This record gives sequence, structure tokens and C-alpha cells, in this order.
Amino acid sequence: MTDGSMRRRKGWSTMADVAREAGVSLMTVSRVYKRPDSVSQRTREKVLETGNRLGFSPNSIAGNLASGRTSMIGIVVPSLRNSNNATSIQGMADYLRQASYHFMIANTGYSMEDETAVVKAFMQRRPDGMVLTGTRHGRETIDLLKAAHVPVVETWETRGPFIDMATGFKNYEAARRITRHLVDRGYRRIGYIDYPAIGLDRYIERLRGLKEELKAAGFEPVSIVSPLDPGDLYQDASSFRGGSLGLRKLQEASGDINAVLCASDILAVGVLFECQRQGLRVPDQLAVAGFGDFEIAAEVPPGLTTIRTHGYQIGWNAAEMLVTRINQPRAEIPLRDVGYELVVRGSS
Amino acid sequence: MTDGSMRRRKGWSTMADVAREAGVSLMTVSRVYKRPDSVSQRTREKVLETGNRLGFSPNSIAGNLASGRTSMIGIVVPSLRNSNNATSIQGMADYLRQASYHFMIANTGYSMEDETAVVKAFMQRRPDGMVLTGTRHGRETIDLLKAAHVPVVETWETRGPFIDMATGFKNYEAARRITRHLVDRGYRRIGYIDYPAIGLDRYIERLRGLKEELKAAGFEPVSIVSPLDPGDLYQDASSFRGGSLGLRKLQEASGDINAVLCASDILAVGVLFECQRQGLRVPDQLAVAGFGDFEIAAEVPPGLTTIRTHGYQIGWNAAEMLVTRINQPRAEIPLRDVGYELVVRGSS
DNA sequence: TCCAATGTTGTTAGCGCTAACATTCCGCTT
DNA sequence: AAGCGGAATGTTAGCGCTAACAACATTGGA
Repeated sequence: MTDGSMRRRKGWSTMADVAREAGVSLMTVSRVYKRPDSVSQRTREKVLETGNRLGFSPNSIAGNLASGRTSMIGIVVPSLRNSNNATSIQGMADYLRQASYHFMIANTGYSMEDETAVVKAFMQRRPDGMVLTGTRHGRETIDLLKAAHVPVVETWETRGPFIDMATGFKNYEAARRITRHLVDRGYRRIGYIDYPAIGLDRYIERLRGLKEELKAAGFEPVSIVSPLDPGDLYQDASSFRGGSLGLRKLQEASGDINAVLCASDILAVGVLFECQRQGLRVPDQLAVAGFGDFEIAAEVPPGLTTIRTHGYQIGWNAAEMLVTRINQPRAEIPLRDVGYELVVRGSS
Repeated sequence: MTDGSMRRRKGWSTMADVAREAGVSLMTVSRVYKRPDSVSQRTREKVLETGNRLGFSPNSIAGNLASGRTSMIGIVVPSLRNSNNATSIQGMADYLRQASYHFMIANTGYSMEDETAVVKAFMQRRPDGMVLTGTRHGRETIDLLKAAHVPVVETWETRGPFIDMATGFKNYEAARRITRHLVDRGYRRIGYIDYPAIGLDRYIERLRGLKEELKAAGFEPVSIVSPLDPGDLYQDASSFRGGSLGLRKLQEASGDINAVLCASDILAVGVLFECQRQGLRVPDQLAVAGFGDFEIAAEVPPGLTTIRTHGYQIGWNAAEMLVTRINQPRAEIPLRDVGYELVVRGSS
């Protein structure tokens, strides 16, 4: 008698409305919106016209339930404020958009418990794929994802083992490369400012690379400093302030360093700022090197020597790998290494 | 005969499985996971134990369809790489997480057509709320959102009209405030480096504030420069490089400026870098001021004078307003102005 | 002219869950 | 012992869409 059940939500019209109005079956309407080519042009136009007239918008929630596919990707990052992540998120966004996928993001605040909670919550929405940052994850996270048989890409490192697929680069090698550059330039007393977050694989690898390369060159172990207390992490793991503090700590620990390598460009720029305040000439009195090649590295005087990473490409790859696997579930998708480059600028 | 239909997806067990196994009705299982308090402790424990044993995870897609609520928020930003946005996204993320909502994000690349496309696509997933950046939107976007009767919050400006709700601050007044500061300090020949993206309300307001304040002080119109071609925008509307170029353009246009105001801190830091390269003393030969109070403003020597904004609070507010409105659809939710502060540092 | 192959449209049976209502259970009062 | 109210649980009827298959047109070749 009335137009429908009490449970009809909001004001949306449904495929059934359009079908009735256009004088076709429900399935034909579905086809018009999902695979327009499978419907004759005449029918298609009639249905679309009716749909527009009724302000119809397909309810993808219903479609998801019926088809078992959500076209939704879950992305997990440590922090949303980190510009590294931002670049690779943009890469994913650009790929996913043209492939008609959407994504949800959540941050873990560098905590494995939160990561597990986030992954659990995401899984309830049955994403078609998941992207994780890094390759170290809690046992529970790993089991959860493996049991769900959902395609997973881990990013920013290429050192396994992986849950499923991965794209990134060899942080270990990259760190050796830039350390070697400093050594080749004649710097012998090298300090290192670590990323303050604990246990992130890619930073562990960078530190390992530094140590190995110095050992290979026959040097003393360097001074290593983590500029912030872990408790401060949540706000911003990588900060300019951390770089300044780090340099001061290094100077206290061993006054005679003549080069500083940082786990990220942001920290390195903080060091440059501190040098400026202290009147230290870069690179004459202190050489500085970073990691990441963010925009600021090229702009800050005298230019920051760094490792160029390819965050955008990592994001793009991750998305592409997921979509490929979703469409071809048996496809074997190999690790994609996006590489890195040493970029030498005025700071060394 | 077999355990179910061909259409059963993946390996997930369902509420029906848990109900059968635990010897209760489907509805009881639903209650255990949705409103645990409405079930006796004995039953709850039995059901949870069974659920865990079967690796059950409630399918929220199905729940969404049945309940007409998705607990999903759609967030639209111009760019994912912009650290302004990143801060307010983090604010939303933190609020939404504790309120058990998830969110999807998409970027428009500063294009109104893309904004409309994004909003259209999001609406198909029937989000419970939408957050837009800024208060200027295409006619179609506005109509779409109004017709959908979905709660909407617009952010970063408080000058209406609004689609629904809004939180932000008065960019116009903030720009007047920092301009007045420069005037009070005795600077008379002030250049302005605008944000290169076109037509963003908050930047229009900032420019308007600058002009009005200078007029009120009885000064000449200032030199205004937009550092990049609009074509370059998509990558990064606000860049250090843009600041450097902007200063050079200003110097060409009118060599005798003694202060520069920038539409964002990033641009202003670019100006500071360029000063350093040119050997200009800040603030003696050139005063510099920014907008935003990003972390770098406090760290870059000699400290950047700026307007502190409250991006995190804007994000938090936006999420809170949405959730309030979702729970109380008739609630009248007033504009929330988060204010701003002038922060004076060494650069002026 | 007839039939197979192809293209187009329709019918059926859910996807997994929850709102709304119905029923049962339990402890307590009278 | 009967009656009552509230708490706990169950039953019913979809939410709006799509997979799978069925049926019907249309075309062109034998």
C-alpha cells in the first residue's frame, strides 16, 4: 500500500525503482551500471535516463554483499603525518582511483598491538586487499591475514619473509652506499642519528648497513643516537627538532665527529639547522647526510646529500600488485624492488 | 548436502555457523558482537568461545546493508601530500577510531570536476558522513550532497554559506593579524607570495585580509606573486621551491621590498632558504612571515613568524560533529571556530 | 527455410546480517 | 499459587544487489 517497508533507508531510489519505471528487469539495470557494454544501446540509454531522473545511485554495499567483492583496499601506516608515507599513499590513491577501487587508512602509532587491532577491524569490512608498511608484524596480525586469504602487500623493505607480496628497496644496501660515500669523501668520525621509533625493520636495516660498511672500511664503531624518547613518538617520529637534539647529543657523546648520517632527511635538516645556529660550517666542519630525498633536501642550503627513495612508485606498485592478484588469484607476483640512488649535494 | 551454496565467499564462517555450533539463535550471536550487554554473561561467553574457535569475524558489509548504517566516513582533500591536511586527517582518524568509525580518503588534485567525481563515487558506498576541505565547491557537488541528506562538515574556513556544518577559523582575520604585525614592526614595503592553487577559499581569504589590512594602514598595494604555474599544482601546491622562486619574482618585480608574507610556512621557509643563498640577513634586510606554524617554523633559523592554526583540532572537531549528528539527526550543530594565534619569532 | 551461434534480457535464489516484534524465562510480590 | 515486569532469547522478513542459469531475439550460413 505504502511505497515500501519501514526499513527503507534515506531517500535513495533502488534498482527496482529504476527497473519498474524503465520497464525492464532489475538485472538489466544492474548490467547498465556494471557492464554497460553487455546491454543494447537503446536499453542502456533508456535506463540511464530513468536512473538520472530518479537520482539513482547504485548502492555498492548491497552489490558488495551479493558479489563478495568490495573494491576496497585497507592501508595501514604507522603515522598519517609522515611525509614518506604521504607520498606512497598518493601513489596508491592514484593507481586505485583509475582502477575504481577505494581505500581506508588507519595508523598504528608505531604499536604492534594497535596494528593488530586495526587489521582486525579492517577485515570485518572484507577488503579485497591490504597494504602494510614494513615487513615486521605481530604474530597475530600475520596469522589473521594469512587465514583470511586476502592479498597483502608489504612496503618499503625487500627483506623477507613476507606474508604475501612486497615492494620496496634494500635499506641495508642503501645505507651502505651512502656510508661509503662519506668514507670515500674522507670522513672518518661518523655519527648516526637513528629514527626514534623502535623496531621498524627499515630503520634496523639502515643502521645495520651503516655498521657493516664502516666495519668493512676498517673503522671504529660510530656514535649512535636516538634523539627522542620512545614516549614522544606518537606525535611525530621524525622531526626537525629530533635532528637538532640528536646533533647536540652526539657532540656531548663524542665531540670530535666530522660527519653525521641521519635515518631520515627530516632529521638531517634538523642537524643543518642546528649547525647554522652553532655557526658550524657545512661540510667543512661537519658533513651531513640524510635518507629519503624529500623536496627539502634539494632546497635547504647547502643542499643535502641523501638517498633518493621512490615512495610514490612503492605506493603505485603496491596498488597495482593487489589489483593484479585480485583479478588473477593464482598469479605469482614477484617482489618488486624500486631501487634507490645516492644524491650528492653540498652538505658532504 | 554440501555445506552451502556455491556463492559462499572466501573461508569466513558466518553468524549462522556460530549460532548452530553454540546452540543459540542467529540473533543472539548478532547481539553478542553488537551489544554484548544485552546478552547474559553465560551465553555471551559460550558464543564468543565458539566464535573464536571458528575464527569468526562479523561481516560488516552485511550488517551495513541490513542496518542502513555503514560507520564509514568519506574524506575529501585536495592533496594527500599536504602536511596541513595530514594533521587534520590525523585528528579525524584519532576521533573516528575511538568512535568505531572508519574512513575513506580521496584527493581532488585541486580540481572541482574531480571533487564531484570523488563525491559521487563515495556516495555509492553510502557513508554516514562526509568531510570536505574548504567551503567552495561545484554546484553539482553541493546538490548531490544536499540531496543525499548525509551529514557534511566543511573544514578550514568559517565563512559560509555551508552545505551543512563547518569548522575552521577566519583566514581573513588571521591574515590581517599577521599583516598588522609586520606593519607595527615598521615594515612598509611588503610582498606577498600566494598559494599557487587557484580558487581555494582559504587562500582567497588570506589575500583579502592582507590587502584590507594594508589599505587600513594607508599603504600602497603590495606586490603579489604566485610562484608556480597552475599546471604544476598536482604534485605539490605548496613547496619550498615555490618560496624561493617567489622571492626571486618579487625581487624582479619590485626590488625594494623589505618584508615578505607567504600563504604557507612551506613557502616562507623556501624564502628563508633563498635569503641564505643570497646572503640576505633576516630580518634586518628582509623580514619573512608564514602561515600555519608547522614544526619547521620553530626549528628553522632564525625562527619563522607565523600564524598558528589548529589543524588537528579541525580534524577532531569535524569527526566529532559528524558523529554527533549521526547519533542525533535533528541536532543543530553550530559552526566551530578553532581560532588562530600570531607566533612571533626571529624572522620578523 | 531452418538451425546454430551469438547477443540480449529475464528469473531465481540467495549474499550475511539486523530491525521489529514475539515469546519465554525468571524472580519477586501478593 | 497466581500474576507481574523486565530481562533474555527467538522468529520473521527483509536490506539492495548480483551470480548463475534460462529464455528469447537476431543473424547468417548451409
